[in-house]
Amino acid sequence: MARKILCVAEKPAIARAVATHLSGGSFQTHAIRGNQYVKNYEFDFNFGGAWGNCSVTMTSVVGHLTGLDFDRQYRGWMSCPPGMLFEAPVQETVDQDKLPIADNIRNQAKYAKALFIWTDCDREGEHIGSEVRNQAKAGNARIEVKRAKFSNTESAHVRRAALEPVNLDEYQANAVAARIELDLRIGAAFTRLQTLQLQTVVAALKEKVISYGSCQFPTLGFVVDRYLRVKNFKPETFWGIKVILNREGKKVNFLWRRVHLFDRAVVTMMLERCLTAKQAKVTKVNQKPTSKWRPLPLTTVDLQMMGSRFLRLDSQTIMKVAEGLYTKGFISYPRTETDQFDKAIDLKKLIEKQYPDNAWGQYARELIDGKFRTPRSGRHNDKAHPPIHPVSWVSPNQLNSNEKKVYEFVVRRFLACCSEDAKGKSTEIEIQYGEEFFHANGLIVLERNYLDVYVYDKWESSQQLPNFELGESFEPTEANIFEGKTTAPNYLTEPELIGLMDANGIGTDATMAEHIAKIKEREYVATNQRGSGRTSVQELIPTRLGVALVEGYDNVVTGLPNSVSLSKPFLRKEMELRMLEICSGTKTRQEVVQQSLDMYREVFIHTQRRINMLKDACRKYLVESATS
DNA sequence: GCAAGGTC
Repeated sequence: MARKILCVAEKPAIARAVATHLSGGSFQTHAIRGNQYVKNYEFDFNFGGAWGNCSVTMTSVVGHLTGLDFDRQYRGWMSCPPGMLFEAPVQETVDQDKLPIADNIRNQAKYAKALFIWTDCDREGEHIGSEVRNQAKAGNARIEVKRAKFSNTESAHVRRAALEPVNLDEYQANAVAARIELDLRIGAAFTRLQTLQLQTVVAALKEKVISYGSCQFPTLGFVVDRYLRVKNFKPETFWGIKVILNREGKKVNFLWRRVHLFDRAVVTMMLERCLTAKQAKVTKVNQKPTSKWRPLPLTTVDLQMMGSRFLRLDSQTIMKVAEGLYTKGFISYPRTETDQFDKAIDLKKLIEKQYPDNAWGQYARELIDGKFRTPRSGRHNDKAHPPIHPVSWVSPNQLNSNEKKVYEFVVRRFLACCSEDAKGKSTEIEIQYGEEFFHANGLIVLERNYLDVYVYDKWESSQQLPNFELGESFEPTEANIFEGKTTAPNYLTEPELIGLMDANGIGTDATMAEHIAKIKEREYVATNQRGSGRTSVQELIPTRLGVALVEGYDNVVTGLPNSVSLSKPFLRKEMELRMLEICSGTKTRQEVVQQSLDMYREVFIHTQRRINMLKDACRKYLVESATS
């Protein structure tokens, strides 16, 4: 009898895709008892080498199988002082709703010679792989464990992954295990401490859960930080000089090199010197070709930021829609940090698939007929997934309106990546007038190239400048002082917040939108619509509670050496660096857990000792609110 | 009643 190999993917959609490719399309599908999504697919496949022809059962989990929690006696909020949660025993158990899936793996493993793990090729995937392995080993202690390494579900790529399995990366799995333990202990300890302490302070907080999380709090911190900058903003008046020349029927505006100054008397004096000089002299005539670069290949963070801005969908909606487009096989995996295309990927074939489209099919054809350019490469590569791109064409009438928007964006972005930069000619004229320098700039767009398909970028020709000779002198038509006021920054928008989270390593591409939703749910922040119509944006404003928490924690650590406020992203960043050390083998999981716990425990002790600062902040913002 | 991370 042929040997049996059990294959387990991270999600049902991948199990099905891999089964389709390995079997050539003919396989048997079996439902499993207790879960409507997971299926077992059976077929034969020749793995080559020592394995040869095997009968395969391909199945999946649905994300993580297990969860970590405290031992039962520590789960009640009054069962122990919150600080004990830094040491309380924890246990990993299969989630209640995942029991049938775990059963399925144990049962299937009994008859299998080997287990091939087909989880996503990222850190979490490696940990999910270890969870799968544990179940398989529990069903069959002698089962051999291999891992298929693949980063997309293109047929040839999948088949090669099956023929060249590697081993599970224990380091990466351990890094995730450390992350899970730290998030649980730290999150639960601080959440219980602050909830129990603050609930009694003001009536508004009674019954409320005031959660702390290593990602939620820095996210809140960014919102409050911007809010305070807006609130504390004091407008200042400034003055500048503008010079105008009418020539060849055109009005040229020269801008001051110094832009503006905050002292009116000084500006007046400088203008007088200009006027005294009478003649301005052309000191630079610069004409040079310029270009506007086509965009980089699309990452998740970019999709969320651009999407919020141009498609008017919030980041959670965009991800949900993109997820659906991926599951239906229209676009590639939407969670990726990679902004460079692998050389092996056949971009032209993907472009050809867009020929049937009414809006951009013609553009796709022109690319293939000679305008194709190899995409630029960004600096990120998660080594797991390619940039987001369309994998097949879908007729717009098969999509709902949100799907249409997101799909169109992904396609246009992809075609733009494979296009030539936009080309233009820029002109810069510099003049010296008295002792001051001024300049005027002109732009002529010569070739739009990628701009024709990427309608989200704007690059327009400006008014053409008249001719100037280097060294020539002229008397300006007008020169005078203008006055202005500095304006306050705006409240944070969602795309800006995602950008900050990304830059500071807060959350993953898959969870950033959830953290934002969480701090809204906790009523730490609220949204407000700024402007109306097409130009409106959602802005994030902290509630009184949100401001109180950040101010309270900032006060807790002021004056203490080496302690960083929980509202800042630094602690989380450090945790991330330590996870990387586990991945590279320079630190063990235990070392990292202990070190990180020590760091957070220190902040915890300060917080307990100075809990009044937190309480005072809540009183200050929340009691006043009752009367105002 | 707590976290963040997978996925449905």
